[in-house]
Amino acid sequence: MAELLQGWKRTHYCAEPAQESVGKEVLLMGWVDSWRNLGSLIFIGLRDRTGVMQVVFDESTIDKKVFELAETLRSEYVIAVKGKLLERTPNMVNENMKTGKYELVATELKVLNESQTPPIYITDDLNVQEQIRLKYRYLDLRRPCMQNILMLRSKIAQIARNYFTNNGFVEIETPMLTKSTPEGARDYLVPSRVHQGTFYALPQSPQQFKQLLMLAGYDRYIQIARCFRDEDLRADRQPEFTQIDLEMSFVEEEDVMRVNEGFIAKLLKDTLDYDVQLPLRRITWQDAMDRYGSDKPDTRFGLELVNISDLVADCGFKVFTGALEMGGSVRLIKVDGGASKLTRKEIDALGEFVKTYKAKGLAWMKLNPDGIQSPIAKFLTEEQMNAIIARAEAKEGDILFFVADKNDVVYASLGALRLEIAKKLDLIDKSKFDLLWVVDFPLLEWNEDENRYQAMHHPFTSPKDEDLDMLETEPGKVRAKAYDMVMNGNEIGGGSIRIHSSELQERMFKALGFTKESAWARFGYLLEAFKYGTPPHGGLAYGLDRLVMLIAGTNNIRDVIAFPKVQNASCLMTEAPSEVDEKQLKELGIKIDIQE
RNA sequence: GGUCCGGUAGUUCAGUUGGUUAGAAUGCCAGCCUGUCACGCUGGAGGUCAGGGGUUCGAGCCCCCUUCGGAUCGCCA
Repeated sequence: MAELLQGWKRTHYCAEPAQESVGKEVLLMGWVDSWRNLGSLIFIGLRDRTGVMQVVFDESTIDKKVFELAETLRSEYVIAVKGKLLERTPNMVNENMKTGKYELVATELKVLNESQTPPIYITDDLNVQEQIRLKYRYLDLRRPCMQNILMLRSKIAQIARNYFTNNGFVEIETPMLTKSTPEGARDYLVPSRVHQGTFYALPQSPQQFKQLLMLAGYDRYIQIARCFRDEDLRADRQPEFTQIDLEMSFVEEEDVMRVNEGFIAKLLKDTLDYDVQLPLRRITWQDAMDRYGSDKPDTRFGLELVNISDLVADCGFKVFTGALEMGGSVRLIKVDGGASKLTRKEIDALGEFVKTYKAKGLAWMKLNPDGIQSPIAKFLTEEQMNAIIARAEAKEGDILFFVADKNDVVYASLGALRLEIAKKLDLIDKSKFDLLWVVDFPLLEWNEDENRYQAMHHPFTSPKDEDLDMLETEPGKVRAKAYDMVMNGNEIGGGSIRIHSSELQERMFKALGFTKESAWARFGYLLEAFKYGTPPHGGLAYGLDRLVMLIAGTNNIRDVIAFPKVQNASCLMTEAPSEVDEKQLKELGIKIDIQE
């Protein structure tokens, strides 16, 4: 039965006692990690978040009742043990344990609580379906590796707070219950009881509030902010996630980037003792797309895209010329020595792989010692082939992969293919942290479905000064004062300089197809506010979860969140979301009408 | 919304061409054991083969539907 503490005080964490405690009385509390009953000698591994200490109950020296109680101990019982810390004799030392030189010889024991046999083992080398781990998340979180990740996450948040507040940033909380935003992701809605039929939205980000804080004169703001987006999940995407969100006044792009380079360097130094070379490299969005087929390129390896559109404009291959006729392009990537490394079967599999990204196929060309082997060779003149090989800087033994299509398909499929091949051929140096800025994003992108431009970043992003004139005439060519920080092919943070003039903001809304009335209906408070002296400002937000993932070295976002959701956005432990009482619905004026 | 993968003791898995009473390891329970640390030895309990339907003399295995979980495309200003 559960015993009470009755004045017992813990003197140390389990893995804390060391040389200076030898011979002294120590009182530890924790969970029974392991138990080995040898008859008249019982060993207990006692665990807390610091580690495990071996506790010994020796029948020959201990009170009989204490020993009998020790015999009842089982996995995950919560106990308090009083005893004397001893240094083990050399032949008894366990080299595999942090505390393997010591053990606690127990004199007294309290069973603070018993435990049912746990459904999963509390151990790092666990091989259990994630679905079971998530159902019993509180047990899963007892595992040392999970505890280390959550403690790392805490440390990262701490470093962020310290760094930014030391640089003059003020931490301010913004509302969780706020206004639905029309652009962007689907909102999570919260019904209002007081105003039946109306809804709050949970914030997709504190974007508008932090801009208003600049207007309010706080000059530098930071918040570790929870954000919500009701979109489908991925391995690196949860509906509820955390941003390190910041904003600065009286700044330009350079100022924001400089402060944030300092942060990321400090973060990697303090967590992994990794030295980041500053300033970070920069690449324009257009270059990133042309060279890597991605706006978040992993530049730890080559396999860059090469545009050969001009070389094949007159060739006899309809797939190539057809792509060019619809305004697309033909591009390739070259795999050094790939002709022998990749089998025909693997090449076919890569062909299937690119179809995921809407590519119609994957043409290839092997530069074998006995000549060129390629299904498309018959469509190309020798001159054209030589020009392609020269452009690609290919040599004997290499293989070239071609995709011809609309540009976005070419970028997406070759960008993904490059990562796939790098993974397959193990070309990525995992000891490196590859950091860079992607800058000069397009301000707008064309939305096929809605037949209008939409903001690539968000509608408050400022156009580049030199592109302002094109906002009405050639909106698709306008670049933004936007920047993303990319680490190892992951967007870890993104931001921009914002529009601070209400005239420009109105031009922007017009470019996005809002009427003056619809813009005011949705953002009226913001447009109104901008009339009262808005300083030039800009900022950035990091995805904390992804940062922790990368620093912890996991590729599953659920591993860095204490209580995550699964793919259908439900929680296996609490079984949320769930139905609510009729009474609750009535109070809110809500009727359920589920469409089949 | 689409595509692909998976669900068999508490857990991880095996299960032959569709054929008797569904196995192993580990965990759990009991007994023995004074130096274990993956303790050891002996014995025991433990199964809605995810659920439903179909084919068949016979289904864990074949077919269909449902459900749960994962990866991914769309989506994610």
